[in-house]
Amino acid sequence: MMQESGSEATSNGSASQNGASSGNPFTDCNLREVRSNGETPSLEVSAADLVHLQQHQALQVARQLLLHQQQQQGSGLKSPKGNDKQTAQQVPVSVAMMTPQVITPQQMQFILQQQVLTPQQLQGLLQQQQTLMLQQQQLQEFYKKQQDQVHLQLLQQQHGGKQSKEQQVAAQQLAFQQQLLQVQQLQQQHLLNLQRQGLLTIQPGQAALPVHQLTQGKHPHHFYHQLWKEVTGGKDENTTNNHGSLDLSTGSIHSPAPPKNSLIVNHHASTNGQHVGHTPKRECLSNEDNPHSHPLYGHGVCKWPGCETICEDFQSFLKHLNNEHALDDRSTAQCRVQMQVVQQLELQLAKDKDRLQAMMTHLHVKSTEPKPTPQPLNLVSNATLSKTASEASPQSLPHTPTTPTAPLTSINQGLSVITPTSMHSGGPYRRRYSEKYNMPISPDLSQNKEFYMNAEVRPPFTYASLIRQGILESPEKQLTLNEIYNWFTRMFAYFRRNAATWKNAVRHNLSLHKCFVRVENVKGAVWTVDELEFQKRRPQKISGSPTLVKNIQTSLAYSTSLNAAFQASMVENNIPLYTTASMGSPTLSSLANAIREEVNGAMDHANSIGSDSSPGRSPFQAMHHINVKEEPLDPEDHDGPLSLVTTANHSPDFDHDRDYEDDPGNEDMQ
DNA sequence: GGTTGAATAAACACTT
DNA sequence: GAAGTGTTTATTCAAC
Repeated sequence: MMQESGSEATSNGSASQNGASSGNPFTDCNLREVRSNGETPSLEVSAADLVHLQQHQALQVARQLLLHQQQQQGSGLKSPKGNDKQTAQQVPVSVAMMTPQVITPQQMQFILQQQVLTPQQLQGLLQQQQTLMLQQQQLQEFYKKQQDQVHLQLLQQQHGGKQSKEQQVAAQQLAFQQQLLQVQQLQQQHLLNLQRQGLLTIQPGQAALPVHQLTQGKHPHHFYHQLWKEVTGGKDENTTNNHGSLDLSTGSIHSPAPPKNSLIVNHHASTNGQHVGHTPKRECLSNEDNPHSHPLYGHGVCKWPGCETICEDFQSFLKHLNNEHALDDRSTAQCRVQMQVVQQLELQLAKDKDRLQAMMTHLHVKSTEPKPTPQPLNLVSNATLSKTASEASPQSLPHTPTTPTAPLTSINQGLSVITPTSMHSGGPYRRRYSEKYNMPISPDLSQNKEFYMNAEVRPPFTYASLIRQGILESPEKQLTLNEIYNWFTRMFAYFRRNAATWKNAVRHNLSLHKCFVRVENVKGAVWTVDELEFQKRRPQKISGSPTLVKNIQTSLAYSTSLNAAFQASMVENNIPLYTTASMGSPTLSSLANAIREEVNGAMDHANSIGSDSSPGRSPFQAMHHINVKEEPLDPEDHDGPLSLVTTANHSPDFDHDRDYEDDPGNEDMQ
């Protein structure tokens, strides 16, 4: 399941590039700087650059046509001779042939439906479409004027020979067709580029889509018009043909050059193909309580997709918004694209929700089965699982759910990140995951808190780890026994039954382990954690082999980039990530931080321990996806030496009124 | 096969 | 005396 989502998240070749470099403005800037310096981009040319190149080429053609037209207009009427005639007279060329579509509306919609395009790619396509629509309009203007000229010339040359007239018409037709061919070649080139970039997935049946099909498609302006109708609710009168960026009077074309008008420039690029740009919807949510806020304005920058114009203040932003993003075709199309983006995200969210629901349902059903099947990617060995299954006997734990627990979050799917401590199995297997791999349980608990709270699944941690976690989560880092009980029952649905058993175990662990220190209080006694003792419980040394150190460094780099990507993604997406109100905000960034801390701790330990090469278990088994060899280390040694709390003050923050259901009243204690 | 750690069960003492 | 708390021991199991 996780791999599947991972493959979906990186469904096209550019996604990984986006995931790797995007979100890092410095990287993007560096790339641009390299190109601007004239150095040959050795490896990568971004899709945006290619689209810009295409736009530039298309605009060059259009500009040439316009210049040609102007030159002709300057002399055509007075001296309609020779070469002028080739263009001065126009032939009734099919309108379809004059439709310089890069992508037909059908193709555009097809692309939009493919869900393989990032919003930036969609924007790029849209801009390309816009550019070529401008080009098309210029051609139409050109065609119209040419026909006018033809008409005038026909009037002026009524006495001309019929044969010469036909020759002129033929010559002009040839010239114009050559121009059209040039445009079509650009279109083909653009399509090829799109295919190369993975932006356009042409189905096998469409693979050999001829140009004439492209040009015979629905008129882009019609599509555009429809978009406008959709956005404006049909109020499209007097609004078409309002391409403000095209100044035919001067013959200059306002190139939609980035960054101001570019729909492509977006430093907050996507991660794994997910849209991470500032959507008005989200901004609206985040700024709705600020009177001087605007969904499209933030941090002094216009958040209109692809704009990023710096606005000094809110007033200037409003002015900019009214000027640059007025109600015109471009803005409408951009709005339409944004709608598509939102729709895709919503669709993806719905799919992921359904998937999660199916997974939960599946796991719930399987919890009643006698023998759970091992999970893919389960880090616990199959032998453990089989033991777990067989051990879930009524004698030991009558209601022990044997569900292979896989607390999942949508982000795990969306970003293809395997929650290390999520890959565990429930049930009363003897060696808990946190102990086995010496992993801190906080990331797992944080991320899967709701899961444990609602699913009657045994957390894969030792009692000692859970007790420690409960104590450390408390404000005073100390808990009474009853508060520890409450924490267990509050945090884990599993511990809302068989209270006699697990409470006894809790007490047993508190007394058994030196890491739990009992501190006398005026109100009784509280339990604290001696971190030093806790970490000394299972001294597992890390091998000082160069391979391991290298792998750990790789892991560190990975986790660092992961952290950055996660944080960027979090910031940009503002995804709640199944957060809960009562316990901070378990996020991917926290997970990444936890991973990084793990690796940092491992590195510290590796540096400090050095040459102990005893074989053993590795907490990085949990991070096997980053290719870390299994060698022993103790990643928690980087923790502070001691967190023993001796204060007698105690502020109970837990409710003591919680009833312990199925609590037999410690009948075993009698 | 021995060692170790953890879970479970139980007994017991002590305190409230 | 009941209930809760804390300690200790024993047994079983699994991983190493």
